[in-house]
Amino acid sequence: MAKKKPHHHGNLRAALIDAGLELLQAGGLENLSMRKLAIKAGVSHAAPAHHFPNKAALHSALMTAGYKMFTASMRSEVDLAINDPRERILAAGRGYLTFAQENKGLFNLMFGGTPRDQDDRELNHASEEAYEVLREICAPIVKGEGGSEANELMIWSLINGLARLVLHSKRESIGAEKSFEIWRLILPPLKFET
Amino acid sequence: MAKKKPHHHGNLRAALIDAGLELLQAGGLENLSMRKLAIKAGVSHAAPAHHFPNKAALHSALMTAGYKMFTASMRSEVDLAINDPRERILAAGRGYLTFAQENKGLFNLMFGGTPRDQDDRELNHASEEAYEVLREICAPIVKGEGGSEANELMIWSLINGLARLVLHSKRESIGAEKSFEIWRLILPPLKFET
DNA sequence: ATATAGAAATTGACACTGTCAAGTAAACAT
DNA sequence: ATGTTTACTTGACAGTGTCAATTTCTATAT
Repeated sequence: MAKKKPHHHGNLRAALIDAGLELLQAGGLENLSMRKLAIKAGVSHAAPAHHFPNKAALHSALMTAGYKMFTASMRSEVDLAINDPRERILAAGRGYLTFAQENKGLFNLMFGGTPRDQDDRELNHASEEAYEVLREICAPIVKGEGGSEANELMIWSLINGLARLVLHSKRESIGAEKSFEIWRLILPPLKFET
Repeated sequence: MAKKKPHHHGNLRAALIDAGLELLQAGGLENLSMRKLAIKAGVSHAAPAHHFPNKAALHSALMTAGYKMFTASMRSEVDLAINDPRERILAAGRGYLTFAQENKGLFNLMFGGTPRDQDDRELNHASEEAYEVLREICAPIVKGEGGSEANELMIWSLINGLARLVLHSKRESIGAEKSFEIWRLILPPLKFET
């Protein structure tokens, strides 16, 4: 039942997504076009339309791929951290910043205001898994007036805002290490449950 | 020496910027095009090119206009607030969120990762004025390891991240009042100089 | 194996985009 | 008034997303 060799490619859809990621990496959102995608994959200009009914669907697929990388980046840092609540939060932030800096174009697609298909199940699932990491690292924080959700929103806003700031920063002068240091400095004191 | 009546319009450049703001408001970045701009202003399709050498320059001009509105929005809220350091920070955040929610498209242009001309003096000045508001409201916060800059980056990241989150939120369900409440909840405790 | 139905990809077209080159009309300086 | 500079128009070009019609391949049924 599994698809074998559709036509030209072994698996065109996957190849198109890879090509899309490369285009984003090379020149940001502006550089991403259906037709370049097709050329890069060695197919005709209208071939992608069969796998992605429109450009928004392509965006959705790329965001989905992005969220998976994003989640993996945070998890790998968290797993490396010592078993201290604050250190785990700092580590997740490092993963966050690393992903943003190594995948600028993709990050901008994911969080830059590109309208998002709220009905894409794969995308919703992938982004939910990213949020799950956030939930885990925030779990030990003492709940205040806003409950655990306020803690999560606080951490999320902080790290997302910082990542934006770092990418946005003039002359791209802020390197990875420098950004980690800023992150450590701006993460406010937190109270953890014993 | 002042320009009088260039050709058709009294002041086409201003009219084009207004038209651009309307297009952004109506349909976001995707809806913004040089040619629609021209049509809206009642001139030929290549007329805008004389005022904005390319689309990036138009973006720059719109961002500049955006920063002015943005600064005004924060200032008006801060001026309304009672003379308490924390209240002033909360007020600035309300101004920030209000601007973001009332000018979604423009906000995305300003902070969504659109490449920015670092040499546009007007733009740099306008954004510097916005940052000045931030500096003022953060001044009373006790300086920690990172000095006043860390405080500013912290507040900036928090409010920018929250604004992103609010705009990004599914189904646009978060209203202004609700977002203010979240802002109040996630702003961490701060120590102020006496 | 052969025929046939369905999926996958191609070709060609369309309207729309940003940008450029050349021409025209208005405003200004002299 | 005359010439120059600025503001705008016209026309063209390549590139874009998308659609309809067609061809080519694959899988299944007979």
